[in-house]
Amino acid sequence: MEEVEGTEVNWFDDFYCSQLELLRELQAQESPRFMESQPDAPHESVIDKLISALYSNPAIGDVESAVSVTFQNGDSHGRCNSQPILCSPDKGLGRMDHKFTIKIKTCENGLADDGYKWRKYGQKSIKNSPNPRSYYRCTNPRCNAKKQVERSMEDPETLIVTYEGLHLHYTYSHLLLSGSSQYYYSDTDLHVAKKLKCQSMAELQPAADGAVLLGSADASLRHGFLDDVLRSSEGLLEDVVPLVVRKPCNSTTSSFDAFPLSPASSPSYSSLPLTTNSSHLDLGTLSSIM
DNA sequence: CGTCTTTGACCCGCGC
DNA sequence: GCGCGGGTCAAAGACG
Repeated sequence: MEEVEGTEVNWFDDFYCSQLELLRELQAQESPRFMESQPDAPHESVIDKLISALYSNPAIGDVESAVSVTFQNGDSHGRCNSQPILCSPDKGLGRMDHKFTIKIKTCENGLADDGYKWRKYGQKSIKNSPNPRSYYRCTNPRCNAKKQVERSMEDPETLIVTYEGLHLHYTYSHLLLSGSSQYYYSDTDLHVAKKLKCQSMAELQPAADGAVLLGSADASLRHGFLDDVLRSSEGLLEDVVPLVVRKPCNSTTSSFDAFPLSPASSPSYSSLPLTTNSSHLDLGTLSSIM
């Protein structure tokens, strides 16, 4: 398997920031005052259009480039936990049988999480390796996603995670934070979400570096329609690219699973950088839906 | 009591 | 055909 070298990339930071800024503008536009002044506005809201656009973006090419990137240890925001340092798709992501491997550098607590809930179904000692390989399957019964986790022989702090198959649902963090009823979840999804929801509010805290967890954003975000759209923005990309690949988590704000020791102990929640200095807006997305 | 992990057994592909 | 190694199954126990 060939290691892919690359430079530090904040591709997903840029994506989130641009979408957030765009959504703030739309929130202002969708205020009651705006609606009063625009009585002839089309029935389908701008937000609805944006949701559709977000679900169609990014393209598969963006996903492939996202998982083909080598993240360095620690980025410009000082994040250090669960840094993916290598990604090498075994096959193209456009194929349904895709499989790719990442190496995750764990920090002091040796914790990591990718936003999905996994059930361990096996463990094997591997020849010429002192570390056993653990086999996990997504807990969603409709989902055939699997992953294998083993510690690197060279560096015990590095986890080698091989993902196989696509998730056919949202992450549980997405589920927890979504009050929308427009999506269909399995009974298992709902059960897990219900079970975990109690933990979410207690665990979500502001980040030290200015990044803010979605659930602890201001009340207007938490309870407004914008919130739903923000969550929806994770969309299909989140199903394809593990959270740690897309966005290395901040060690001070997220809770992580202690896998392989305890992979399903507690879910983590996506942190969303609510910075306003995004260098660009995805005007292409906006223009294409307006 | 339901869910999850552990772990030995089993299955299957591959090389000899 | 046989042995080996990797992947999966499923029963039993742990845990909350």
